[in-house]
Amino acid sequence: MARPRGFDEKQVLDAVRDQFWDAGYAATSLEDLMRVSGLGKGSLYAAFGDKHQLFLRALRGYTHEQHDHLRQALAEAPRALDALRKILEPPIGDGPRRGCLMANSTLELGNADPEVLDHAHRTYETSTALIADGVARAQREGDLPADADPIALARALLAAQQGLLFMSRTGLDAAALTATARSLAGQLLPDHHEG
Amino acid sequence: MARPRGFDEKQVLDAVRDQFWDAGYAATSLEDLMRVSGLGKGSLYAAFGDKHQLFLRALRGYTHEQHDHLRQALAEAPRALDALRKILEPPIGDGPRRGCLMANSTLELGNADPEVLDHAHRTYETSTALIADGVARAQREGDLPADADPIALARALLAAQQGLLFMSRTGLDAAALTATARSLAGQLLPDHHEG
DNA sequence: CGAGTTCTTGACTGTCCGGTCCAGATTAAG
DNA sequence: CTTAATCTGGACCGGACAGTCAAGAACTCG
Repeated sequence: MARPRGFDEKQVLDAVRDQFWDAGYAATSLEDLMRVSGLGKGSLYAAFGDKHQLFLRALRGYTHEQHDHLRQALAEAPRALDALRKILEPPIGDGPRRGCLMANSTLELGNADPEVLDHAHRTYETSTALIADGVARAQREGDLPADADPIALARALLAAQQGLLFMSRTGLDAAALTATARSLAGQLLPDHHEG
Repeated sequence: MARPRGFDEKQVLDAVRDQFWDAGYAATSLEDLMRVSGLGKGSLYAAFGDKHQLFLRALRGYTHEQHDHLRQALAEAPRALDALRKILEPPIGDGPRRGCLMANSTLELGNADPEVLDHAHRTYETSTALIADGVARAQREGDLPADADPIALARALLAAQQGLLFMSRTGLDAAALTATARSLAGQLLPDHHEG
């Protein structure tokens, strides 16, 4: 009884997310969003609401995916410590260094946008909980000292990961980044053979 | 032979810096800058050039001050380790949590503004060198293991500091922030009594 | 006191942006 | 085929913004 949509919602959200990721929120115009999504203004507004709502949709999708990846890595790792080490792997991709969309957005908008700040807060609480579970498992598996506080260590790992991502954004060369990551991993996740 | 300036350049730059710090670059309008500086558009343009140049001036002043503080802390500390520990103190101020202006600016503009990115790169190279000096001194003073690479540890400390600042921006409560800072400091700057 | 130079103010401009809206296209149901 | 409902694209609008400019104010020097 009506014309069906001519686009795939997930594809559009992915394209939009990449645009926001590359350029930031303020520096992304509606024209940019139309270009990367292939949609007209009317369609975007009818389907997702205004720019801010569209951004939040893309951001929530991003953090959701990140958490899924983390959960999966922890579930698939033969030992939890392996998955924890991945968190501190040097963020050297092939593409441009655009950091973490959630971190970028928090720093750009956090002061003025309570929704983004709240989402950031919840996101990192969830991340902390996931990582803390991994830490606890690694402790049971004898790979981490049993006397450490899993949550404090999880937050330290998160902070270290964000710091690494940030250093990467500043253009630090790959070798230095790798050395830094190794240094952090070596001290936060020391080898600990069951004893 | 001419009318003297009716404003103090440093006061204006400080006010402008605070405005950019609170709201970010894009979210700061010329009207904001006029309000916080008390100057008219013409005066701002005549004295500092356009918005971008003014921003760079404020940013350079900020990083310069940061480095001065770091140098001073290292010079005044009876033991270098004391100054290094300060780097990882939980960033809980009395005012709003606005993080580090340099980090905020890098994440907001780094992708599109080579000048900012370059400045960030140089800034963190300088910070790394200053901290590495402190690490080397702490090693000589017997407060840190002598076999560690000062530069790698310096970068790890910087990354941890930035990570902490970021966690603070997300609204993490003071207790958790303090615990995280303690956890990071405890593992990156372990007690090491001369042996 | 007068003249010349710099500073200051705010009105003005052209551009761009987010958001609205409507007219036409496209589809399914009757 | 008609009809109704939805989708689509782009023209349009009001506002905000960065940047310009010119006229007047303020000060110093002679």
